Amino acid sequence: MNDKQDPRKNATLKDVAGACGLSVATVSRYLNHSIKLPKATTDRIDAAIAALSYQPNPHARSLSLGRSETIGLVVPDISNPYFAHLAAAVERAASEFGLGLVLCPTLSRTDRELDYLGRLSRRHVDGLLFITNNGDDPALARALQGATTVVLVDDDIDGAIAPTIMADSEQGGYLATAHLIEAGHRKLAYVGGPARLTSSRSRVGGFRRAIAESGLEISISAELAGDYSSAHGRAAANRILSLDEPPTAIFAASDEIVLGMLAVFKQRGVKVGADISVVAFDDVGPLELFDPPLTAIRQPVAAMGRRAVERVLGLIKGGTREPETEILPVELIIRESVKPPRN
Amino acid sequence: MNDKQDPRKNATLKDVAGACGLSVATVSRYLNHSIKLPKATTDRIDAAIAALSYQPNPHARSLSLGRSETIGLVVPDISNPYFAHLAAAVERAASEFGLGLVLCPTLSRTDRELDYLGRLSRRHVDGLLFITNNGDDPALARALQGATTVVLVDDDIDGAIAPTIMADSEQGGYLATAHLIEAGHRKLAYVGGPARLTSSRSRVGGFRRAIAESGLEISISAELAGDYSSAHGRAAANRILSLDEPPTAIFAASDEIVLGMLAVFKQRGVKVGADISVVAFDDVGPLELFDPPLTAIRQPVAAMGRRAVERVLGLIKGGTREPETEILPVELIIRESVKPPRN
DNA sequence: CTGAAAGCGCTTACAG
DNA sequence: CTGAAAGCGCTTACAG
Repeated sequence: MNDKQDPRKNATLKDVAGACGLSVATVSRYLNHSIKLPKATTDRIDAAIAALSYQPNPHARSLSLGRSETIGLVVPDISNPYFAHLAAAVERAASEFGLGLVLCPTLSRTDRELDYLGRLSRRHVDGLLFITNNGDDPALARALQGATTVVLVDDDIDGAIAPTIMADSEQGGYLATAHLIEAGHRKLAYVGGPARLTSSRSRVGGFRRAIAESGLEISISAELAGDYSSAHGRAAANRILSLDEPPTAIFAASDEIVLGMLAVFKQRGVKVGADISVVAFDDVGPLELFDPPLTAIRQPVAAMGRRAVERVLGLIKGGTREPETEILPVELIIRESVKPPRN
Repeated sequence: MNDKQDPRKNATLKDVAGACGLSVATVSRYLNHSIKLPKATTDRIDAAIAALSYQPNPHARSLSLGRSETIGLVVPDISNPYFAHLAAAVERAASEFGLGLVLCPTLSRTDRELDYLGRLSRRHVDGLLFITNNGDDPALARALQGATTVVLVDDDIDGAIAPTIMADSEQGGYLATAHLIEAGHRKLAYVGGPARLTSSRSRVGGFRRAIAESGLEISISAELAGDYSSAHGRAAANRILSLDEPPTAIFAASDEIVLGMLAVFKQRGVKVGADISVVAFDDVGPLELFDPPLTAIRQPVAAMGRRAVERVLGLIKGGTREPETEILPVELIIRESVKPPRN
């Protein structure tokens, strides 16, 4: 009855083995499903584990195995709704695959991004899902050279050869703009993110393609690059309203931008829908709760999270590294912010 | 020139020691700042580290030390803006203190919450910051008994004796309601979260106290408990509008609830401010961008995150466990959703 | 002050 | 099939 077990210390594999008269090797193998044991034996082991409330020590396991069954999510800012939703999707997928998730927020600082890459090389995590707004920073591409288990999410990194999961921004821009044109608009504006980001360039690209393919006489009142923030939205709205020939419809490249524009429009008495049509991009905010409910391109957030996890898992399992870019389809969610233009 | 270093493998302490003709003990001590070495020696070590791009293996360190310098954040849902902001605040504080952060999202399922508590006892993480909506589940209080390094955040757990960091919900309810009364409202309603949560009960408590202390003849048209969601907000708004004697002002216990109410009000042509006044609670959404900009009680999210990290760090460092509850002050942010009632 | 050595708790070739 | 033993890469009492 007197096991010299200090109850304050966690039980170890050795304790369990001792308690059921087996070797640690056997118990370890049983726990790792690499052995078949008679029912009587496994019962004994299970009983010992329960009695000692044995919990394997993950650090010992990681050290021995050389991997941690944990991945990191590098993300600019978790309090941004789009990233928060993406993070939630990633976590869901990771936990389905039995992977732990370490949060690595960068505040978009390249030095912190590089730090986390170091964490990977230290084997702290087995792989990294990498979301960055600094894709044009050559330091990033350089640091990524050696890393074999990172997948880029949401945007790519110039000059880096790595598996990438992105939404179809080009198609999103196209769908949004085509929708506007279909509603009868002929004077359009684009308000978008930083021109240095692929995602952003693709959205304008789709915007222009829709216009070109329409074969109609369509004027572009403005193309305002900036960032994906509501501040940019406000500035852009003010600028657009002061144009000599303002557009009758706007495609904005993020929810946040639209929220900013909305504030200005309201303040200046411009009614979205009636006075000016708007399509947003992301569709993570409660866009249906706004006045009017906002039509938007919906990003495939859940699918992106899941695919990113699957891809990184493939890399970890040592597959050949196919640096293929996967583009996931977006969807046009029609609500009430697009109406025919006034005549 | 021929070091038998496989370049694909990470360098170890031993490699570094070998490269500079010292023992691993000395290099380890130097790295852990538990030793003073002549500059010439440290230079040699630093050079070796750089040359081999040595990175300490965190799992070996954790195993040896018995701690991981990592904490976990248990949270219902990271895509909820309030929790996303709280998580961002926690992460900021954690990284300031050199702590890693593991995300532990529960989807409010008690089984997953218990799982993560197991992670703690396995020493996977040194401590846990625990946010739950299941504070009334006795299983949680029971599981918490043994855990010495968890701090409860945002809400408490019935019957659990643990350090707790909360916002002053009672005072928030009071401030919101007093503000409504001051504006001239005499018919009020409360729309809140689950009555089983302390945070929720405190908010109604403050609501009632403000009414009682006003010494005025004030009628409570409705007190609708539910949850903190926009769905509850919609339902509540419909119910309130169909009251024989509807209130002229509402205190709602979360941003989300107000967003739901807003949708209904708009749809039914009720103007917030002019027709009905509203105060929200949380102030994490872009409340200033709504129509009208919403007055709200602001939760001290940043302070909560920081204090939670400081407290858990105190517990980890082995302080005595003082299960004291800390209540952080909230703030009334006045915008435009409260106007005097119509006569 | 410095180093050889034990120990942290696992996993898994290697022998029996 | 099973176990003794080496090894994963650190930290740190314990001796010199």
